[in-house]
Amino acid sequence: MHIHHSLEKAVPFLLARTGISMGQAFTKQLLPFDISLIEWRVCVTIYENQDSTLSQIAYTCSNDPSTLSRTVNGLIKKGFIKRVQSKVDRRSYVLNLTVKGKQITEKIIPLAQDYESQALNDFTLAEANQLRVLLKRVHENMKPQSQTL
Amino acid sequence: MHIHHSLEKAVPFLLARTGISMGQAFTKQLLPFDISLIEWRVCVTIYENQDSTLSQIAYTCSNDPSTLSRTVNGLIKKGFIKRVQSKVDRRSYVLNLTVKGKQITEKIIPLAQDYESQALNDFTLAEANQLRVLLKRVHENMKPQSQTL
DNA sequence: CTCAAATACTTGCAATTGCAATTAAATTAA
DNA sequence: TTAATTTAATTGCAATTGCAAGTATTTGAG
Repeated sequence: MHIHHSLEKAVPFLLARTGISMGQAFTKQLLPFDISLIEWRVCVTIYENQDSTLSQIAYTCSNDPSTLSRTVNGLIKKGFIKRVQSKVDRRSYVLNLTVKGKQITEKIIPLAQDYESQALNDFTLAEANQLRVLLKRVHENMKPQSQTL
Repeated sequence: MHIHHSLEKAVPFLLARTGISMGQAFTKQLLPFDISLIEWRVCVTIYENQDSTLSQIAYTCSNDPSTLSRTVNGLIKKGFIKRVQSKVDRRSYVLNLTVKGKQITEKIIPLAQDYESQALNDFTLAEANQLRVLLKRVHENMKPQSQTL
């Protein structure tokens, strides 16, 4: 006999697979721009938070710092972002978009918005906002286990 | 100047990072069981859907078939699942848990449930269900772009 | 029936990943 | 002030990943 459990009700599972399929679909949209999904996330994070440091981005995106370190190096090589040692804390580097990086970010933002509309196709505005709030609350609840800024 | 956009409201972003942090946290809980996150997902999928084939699991979990092919091979080597060629379609193999695989799955299910409660810590039952429904709807909306069973 | 197209799965290979260890700087305690 | 601890970032390395190509089987069109 089976003990009671239902995958289709398991939030971690639902979340993971939805995240995966969204990521895969958006990755395809990014193809013509020669920018990967994680690179895009880093760019848009910096776009909205000037002078971000690596660890701040790692926290915002829930990614491993080592992964992001390599991503940032790649973006610098591509000429999308620039890195300057922080005056406040010389262990960190302050990151910002270059003109080129800002241009490409602003080019992709509308795509990302279209893409979200598509994902939330049949959602009312209230439902969409509810989803955002609930996701943020789940993420908050995860904090003690994951990184604490 | 900046064009209008807010990461903190972008559902694909919120979803991705929440999925990542949940995955990372649960991966740690799985450590003592010598089973990876994806292996766990495959086991519980088969637990709830006997005679699953690889492509069905790929669809359910939104994972790449090539990844799952390797995962399944690993689970067979570990003695958690068994594979029998389908009589209906000899390209496919019917997958089921072994006794050992069923035992470990049933051992982990309560952990997964505890873990979910923690993620939904301050949620009312209604809110939790709402989240489930909304996530499923997003996943549905992604279908045309991703795999179609 | 026959042959082209689609599907299920696997495998090679290159790229990405994440853990652990390292370096360097800042913070804290003594 | 000094020494121990914590934090920021990077790098080596092994494991995982996903795309593309390949094989086997089934489906569907003519």
